[in-house]
Amino acid sequence: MDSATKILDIAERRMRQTGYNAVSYRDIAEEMGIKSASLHYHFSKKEDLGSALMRRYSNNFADALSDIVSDGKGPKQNIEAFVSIYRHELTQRKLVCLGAVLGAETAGLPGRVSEEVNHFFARNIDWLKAQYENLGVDNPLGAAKTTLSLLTGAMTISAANNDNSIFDAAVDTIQQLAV
Amino acid sequence: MDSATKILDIAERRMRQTGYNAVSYRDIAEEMGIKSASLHYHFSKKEDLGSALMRRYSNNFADALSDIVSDGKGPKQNIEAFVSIYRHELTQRKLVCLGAVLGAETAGLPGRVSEEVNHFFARNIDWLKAQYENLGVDNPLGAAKTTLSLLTGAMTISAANNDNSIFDAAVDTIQQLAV
DNA sequence: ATTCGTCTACCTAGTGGTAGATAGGTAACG
DNA sequence: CGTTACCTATCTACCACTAGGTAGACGAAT
Repeated sequence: MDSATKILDIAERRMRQTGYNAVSYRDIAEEMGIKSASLHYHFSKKEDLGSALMRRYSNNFADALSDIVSDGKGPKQNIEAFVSIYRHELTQRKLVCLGAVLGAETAGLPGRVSEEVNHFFARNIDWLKAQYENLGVDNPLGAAKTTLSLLTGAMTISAANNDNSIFDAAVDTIQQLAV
Repeated sequence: MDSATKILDIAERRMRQTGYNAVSYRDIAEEMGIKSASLHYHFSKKEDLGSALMRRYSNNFADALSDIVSDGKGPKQNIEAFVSIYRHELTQRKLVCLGAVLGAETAGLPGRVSEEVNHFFARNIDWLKAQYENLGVDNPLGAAKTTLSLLTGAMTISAANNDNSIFDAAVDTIQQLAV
């Protein structure tokens, strides 16, 4: 695997656990087995690393959502598949969504990083809105915003308190939104 | 006002904007007009400051919730008052809940700080559960977890995207939980 | 006289970031 | 083929700066 990808993988895992500012070039370099100076060859500033990371995350997510739609199983199943992505990350990998973590730090992030976070949320809401429209619910945009808020908050609290029942409760409510 | 309180006030506002690790003793001292070394007289370690801050926040919150119950207006109004606290902070002060911000960074926080965050969430869920029990809903604990998740996530996304409509959508859903 | 709150002055350990050397690989040129 | 030139990815060594934290002096208030 190429170095840039390895760097992003390590940075992603660490930032999803501790946030942007708690992760240093030296931490990442040490885990890779290279020197921190070498990281600057791939990402010359930390802001470059942060925005590349958030953009990759956002794009990967968008690809996964496209795949879900391609499966052609209908909006209700699409939303369930969306939820399953988050559930898998939380329960299997014990990782919170990168958007949720960086979103909480927004005002302390370099500009290009917070822009990517913003974009990530907007894309997710758009996709969810389309699903709720296809479902024919009363207020598709509201349902989309509610769904993303629920997942974002539930992941944060579940991870902080090491208690997945909070995530489960959130999922129950999401299922009731799709009547 | 005494210095310890001033320090906590400044630290609270800054940490609610940027998270724990982005706030330094020097930042706080500069805003107070004293030297950073003097801060150590009041909070000898940053972990002490962090845990004292989260504890104060948690206690203030608990007091506010007691006051709400004392007003004796019934569970539905109590939950609305709970939501109003968050709404006021977000729309008037443009600040996210301290628990939400620190919760996202948990794994990168000193132990005593993350314990306080954990406790904060637990207390809120307890209080909400009691309200939903009094309301006679099907699953009071689930409704409590859902409500806190919604508010936590909605504040995070609203602040990150500077769009309070996400918070509003979350509040609509909370009102539907109390049937 | 003592306590309180702040100061000066300093420390150690890190931070992101830079400059320049070095190794290996690739590819074009004569 | 051998040489020259370039490119990639890393290294060593360093920089200026910031982090949290400490020791001890000092003036003001009790």
